[in-house]
Amino acid sequence: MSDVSAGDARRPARPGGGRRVTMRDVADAAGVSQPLVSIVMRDVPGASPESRAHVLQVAARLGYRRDERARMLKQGRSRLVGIVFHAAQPFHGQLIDELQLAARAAGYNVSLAAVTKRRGEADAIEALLGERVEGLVLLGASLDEPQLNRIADEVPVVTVASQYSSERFDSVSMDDARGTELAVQHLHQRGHSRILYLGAPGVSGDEVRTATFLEAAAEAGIGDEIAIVAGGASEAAGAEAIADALQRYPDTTAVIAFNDRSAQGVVAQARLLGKRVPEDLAVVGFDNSEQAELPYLQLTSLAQDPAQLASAAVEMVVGRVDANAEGEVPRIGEHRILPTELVVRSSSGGSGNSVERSR
Amino acid sequence: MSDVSAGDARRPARPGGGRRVTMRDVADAAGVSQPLVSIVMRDVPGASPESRAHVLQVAARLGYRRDERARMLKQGRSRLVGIVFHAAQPFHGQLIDELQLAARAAGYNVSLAAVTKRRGEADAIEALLGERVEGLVLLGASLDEPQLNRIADEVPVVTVASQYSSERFDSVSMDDARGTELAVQHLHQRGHSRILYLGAPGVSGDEVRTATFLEAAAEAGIGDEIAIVAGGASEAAGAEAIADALQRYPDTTAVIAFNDRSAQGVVAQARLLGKRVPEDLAVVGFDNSEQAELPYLQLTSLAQDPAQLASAAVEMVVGRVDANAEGEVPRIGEHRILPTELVVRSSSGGSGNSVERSR
DNA sequence: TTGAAAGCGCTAACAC
DNA sequence: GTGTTAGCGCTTTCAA
Repeated sequence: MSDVSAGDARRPARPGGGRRVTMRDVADAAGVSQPLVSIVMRDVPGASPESRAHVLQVAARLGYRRDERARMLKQGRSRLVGIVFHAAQPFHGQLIDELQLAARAAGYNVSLAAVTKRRGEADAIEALLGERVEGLVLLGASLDEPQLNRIADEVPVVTVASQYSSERFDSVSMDDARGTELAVQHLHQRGHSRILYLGAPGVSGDEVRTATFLEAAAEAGIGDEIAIVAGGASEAAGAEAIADALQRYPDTTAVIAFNDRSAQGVVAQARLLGKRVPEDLAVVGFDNSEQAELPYLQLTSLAQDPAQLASAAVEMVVGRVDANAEGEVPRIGEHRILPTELVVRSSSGGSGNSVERSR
Repeated sequence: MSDVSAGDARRPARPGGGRRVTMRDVADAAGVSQPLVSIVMRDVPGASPESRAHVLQVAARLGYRRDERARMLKQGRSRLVGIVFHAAQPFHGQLIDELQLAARAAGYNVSLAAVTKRRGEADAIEALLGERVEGLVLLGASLDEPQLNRIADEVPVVTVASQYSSERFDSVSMDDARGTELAVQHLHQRGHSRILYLGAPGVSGDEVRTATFLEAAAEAGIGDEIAIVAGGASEAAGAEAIADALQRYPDTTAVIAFNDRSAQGVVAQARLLGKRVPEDLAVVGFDNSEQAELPYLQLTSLAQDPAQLASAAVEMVVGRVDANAEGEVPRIGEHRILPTELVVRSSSGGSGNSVERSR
């Protein structure tokens, strides 16, 4: 079919759709050349004030909006950082907020891809690569190192809050070892010796925390009073695990949970079983997320500052992107570990808020 | 084999960056024309098995990946549905999962934009429009109707879980009125008359629920025993509000909370104050989110099926997109209300799980 | 200050 | 079956 008179549409009326307005349309309507419209729209010097005003007015009247895809295509680069996050993790929401800010400050935009129950990490990454992101920030990555290495061949990668030691990509995470140490010391100082570590086997960070837990306990001289149980990284997992653990280790007086979510499960379940927190059971979590501050939780937690994680991640990934752009030799993987603080709240017996620093 | 650039052929010659491989590169390396590569990569008929195999092999060796932006540009459409979500709302995570699935089934991809503390809805929408999404699904939208109307002039819009009655865009939401009615009836049947509605002023859905709450209570003959307090849509807001409300209305025996998050705050705070749930205080929430199922909550809740919301939303937005594509006359806004179920769990005294249907 | 021409990476129409 | 040509909407030379 040859739609003959389609080109005659001087003013494309688009009641909710139809053909979009292009620079060509604006140029024609304003009686100037199309590149001049480009100059005006990009707000760069090269157009007289009169033209500028006129073009802007016409553009507004026509409802013109720049096509980012075309712009990226022509520019040869996207200035886009891809972010892979887990839709079910509220903490990732905080990270996204910070990452967007940091990226914008570095002159980049972000493109998001969510990992959900039915959409894996590899899939999300593929989608972003197809959009030609120039770098990738992976939140809570769980792919193995060889897989990530392969991706890092295409585009700079930095993982956040996961532990890797690859030479081909970077990572930022909190100081899990020091954090665990702080937690144990804190509880020990408050008289606890029957401490339980409620881990999340298979989740990144758990191995280090488990190992350090054992060391720190041994160092405190309570190595044979502690226990380790397998839980998970969710409220439900924490609740289930603690219910079980309190039967196996009924004289437990303190719990270090894998994250704030599982800690919340621990607190709720413990209370349901008639235990008071912290009098009967002291609880410490990881992340110092927003929920740690909930009035009925007041959870002592190891702070993982989202702003710091985000700015480090952006700095590293953008650094690699820029280095590539200038043809520099690829550096080796950098695995940055950020200092942790123990934020003491009432769930471990603290009164009000005090903060102890790690290093 | 006869590659000009040195280095090992197995790994792509772009150590984490550099110029990307294009179809031109593949074509040259394979000794065929570039459009033929396109035919092969799109997996459409028109190439001999031999060429196909050869091209695929060369593409793999070079690490070729199709540029989606260029493809969209050329095709004149993006087949992209934009999704605006709130990074801090776990329920949106569930919706994203379902939306991605539904969109893919309809032949569309999704592009995400997060609303965060520091990035408003309007901003997120702008970003998606710049990417040339063909339709917009807004989760928990809070812009006013005129603003949304303006956006709906550019692209079909459907809001999810917000109440609007515009003629220019669509919406899907649960049956708030019927849900509230069910909640009141449920509690009344169980002997409660001093029922509290803990609302979230300003959040969409609250008005209808408040009004229906009054009506349903009046109808049940308990109109002067109930109370309404202002809370919010978060755990903290629920906890704060209930602590306050229990002082002002100490003989309250049941609470209907604005959503599961605030209900969780209510339960936790009530327990902290020595109340048992449901014996001393029955609690009902809205959303039937994943947290409603937590073992220590077992929250009775009004189900808002994410899969149903998502498929309705996608159907509506894609319907408009297709209608536009075929130059049909714009229909008037459709505001679909999905049936609600009350899922009874132990927080309201239910034993196990039973389900009562609405309508 | 403005316009003409070229081309980013891809798909679509048509010729061979 | 394969190559040639054209052009999506934009930015970027380079001339005028």
